[in-house]
Amino acid sequence: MDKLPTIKEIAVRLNVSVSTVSRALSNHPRIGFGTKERVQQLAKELGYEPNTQAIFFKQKKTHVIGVIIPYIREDFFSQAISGIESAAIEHEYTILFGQSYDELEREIKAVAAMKKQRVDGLIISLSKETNKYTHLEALKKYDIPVVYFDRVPTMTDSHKVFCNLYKGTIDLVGWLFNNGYRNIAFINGPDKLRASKERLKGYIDGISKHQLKVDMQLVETTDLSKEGTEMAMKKLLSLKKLPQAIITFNDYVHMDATQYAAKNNIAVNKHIIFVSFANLPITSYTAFPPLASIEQHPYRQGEKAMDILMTILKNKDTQELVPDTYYTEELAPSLVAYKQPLSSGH
Amino acid sequence: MDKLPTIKEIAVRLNVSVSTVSRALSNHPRIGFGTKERVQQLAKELGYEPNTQAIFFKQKKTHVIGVIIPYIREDFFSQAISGIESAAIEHEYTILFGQSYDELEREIKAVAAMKKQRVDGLIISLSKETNKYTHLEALKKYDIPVVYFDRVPTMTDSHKVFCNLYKGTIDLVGWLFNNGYRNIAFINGPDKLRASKERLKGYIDGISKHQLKVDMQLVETTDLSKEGTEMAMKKLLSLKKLPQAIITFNDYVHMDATQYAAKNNIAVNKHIIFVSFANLPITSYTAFPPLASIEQHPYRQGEKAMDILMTILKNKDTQELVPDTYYTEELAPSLVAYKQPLSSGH
DNA sequence: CTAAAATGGACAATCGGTTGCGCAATAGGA
DNA sequence: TCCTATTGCGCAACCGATTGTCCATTTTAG
Repeated sequence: MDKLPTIKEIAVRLNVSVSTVSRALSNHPRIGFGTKERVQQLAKELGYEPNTQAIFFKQKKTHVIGVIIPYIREDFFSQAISGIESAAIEHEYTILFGQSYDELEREIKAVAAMKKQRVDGLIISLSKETNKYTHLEALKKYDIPVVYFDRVPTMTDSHKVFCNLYKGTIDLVGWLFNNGYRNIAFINGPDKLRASKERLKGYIDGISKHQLKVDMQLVETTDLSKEGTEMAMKKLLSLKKLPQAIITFNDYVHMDATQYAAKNNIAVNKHIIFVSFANLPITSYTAFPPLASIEQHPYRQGEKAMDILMTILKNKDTQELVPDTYYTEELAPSLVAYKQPLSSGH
Repeated sequence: MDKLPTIKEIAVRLNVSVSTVSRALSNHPRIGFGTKERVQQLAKELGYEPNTQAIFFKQKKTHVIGVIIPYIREDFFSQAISGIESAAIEHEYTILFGQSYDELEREIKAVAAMKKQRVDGLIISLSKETNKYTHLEALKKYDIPVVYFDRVPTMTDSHKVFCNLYKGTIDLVGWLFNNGYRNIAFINGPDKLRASKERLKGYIDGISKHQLKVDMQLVETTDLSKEGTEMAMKKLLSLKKLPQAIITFNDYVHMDATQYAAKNNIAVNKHIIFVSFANLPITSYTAFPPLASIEQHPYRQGEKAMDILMTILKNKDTQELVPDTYYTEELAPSLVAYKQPLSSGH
């Protein structure tokens, strides 16, 4: 239970003042060579490490970044956290972690906790329920910058990182088209999610682009629950003309959808083929992996979000009057095809 | 960009001293009723919140707990984190998060970073490579308590939480026996993991318990990589007498093993049935879910680890001479059977 | 009516560093 | 030799709260 050595300890032993020790350790030019030597030598011997708490306290900074995500359990988010973490370590920042469990109320509480802890900044992926932003705008008052990722808000005066799913969806439709599929259905997510809106726009534009007719009967939505997805599938499977391909909102929806299809005697990926978003590594082990998937680069989104936050914080330090610029980073998604689908026989 | 109100701010406005404000806010008996009223009123108006950084700094505490795990991406660990997080929130502690990626070197670095940040305590699940504990024992010097979970060290002078896999494995063997299986193989993990040793002991004792002969040809090990598992499977499938059932080290091994088996024309869960450890929710979506699994309660392990840490920290506060007692919490695993296996026809 | 006790607050030290300012002592220039 | 730089270092304030000690009233008891 050794006491951790402090600057004072060193000062006393060397019979100099604490300020001298402080400056000697930071190589201040006004400190004589001999003194510097002795101080640094003793510091090493004692295994001195500056108390970052004390320093940050004086600097009125915590060097802690809050991160709020819906579910750590989702592979997408755990990868994002990894990205954030690695960028954070690089910048010597620390992560304060919280989950919203996709509930607005929990998100509000988490944000309040972060505020209380006086985080230097916040990175957040919004909950499914989030429809107002007062709890987040409140942070502006306290000068805590917020960077959104993936589940970003609609307002333009915010920093954000996301994957351009509009383009991704067009790619997915194009890939299906090129492989001979025409009657393409789509199970989308909740309407109010930006991600849903983008996908829908991409779907419509993608379909149109290939001179196909957009049939809204082929578009269903799910609240992302198993039941919601099954309802959507039920409707699609009851259409007079069965879809040849189904695009699902993400891999979780994909898994529920394919499981439901299989139960209802559909030859998954033969009779109807399935493609998806997210590209979870786990899907390769599933009974019915998607034949193509749009990779949304969660790790890079996390990294990027942290980079943006670091830039903002640095600008604040240098006292450059931060112009009201808002950083927006739009990552290009990439299509990953797992297997050539049967180009005929469907 | 309002300045956050401080105690001093309130003091100045009310023309009293900061100490009076401090005591008024904490309801100190020596402060007069009128003064208390005025102080608390103004504090509310200004939206005053105590600066926890400052308080913790004075208390020489950070209220931050370090958590180091191999991979956040593994469902087991992300669930554990959730458990830790919820317990942490309850106790008003904050989580500083790091991954070892199952490498000793990274683990050492992460521990050093935690030490530098002066965490109040550390919760860790050891990396696969960890064979020495000097980096962790170093924390004792600085009076930072360490609680291990799941991947716990062999030494007895440590606090730990884990699932009794010895018993779990016996249960699993018993379940197989009761369902008519006799020729039971086992793909174990790396020898040096405590978890492997326990499972092996459980396997041997479980087999013996039912008057079966232990045949070490039926026991293989994997380094947990896909390749390692495939090697193990290859050996098992080349035995003259094919096993009727295979117990795998965890669900990831299970998935690789069943995939390999399927590729080699084994009717998974018919010809050979598979049972496993971990009970990942995702397995229900896989092509070949295990027919039974030992749930290791990651969430509860995390929660429990945090509880133990809180107890230790509380004891330190109350200055009770901490007797050299080491908390060990052994959780009982539970067997989850998904489907009745075919009791004949294999 | 006076001495003692209770009441209500102010002062100042402290946690571990950082940093502006001032003061000697030495060095250099005229 | 005297005056001014320069060098080297100490003093003290500060970040935001907590807390022991002390002082000045007021109240109470004898």
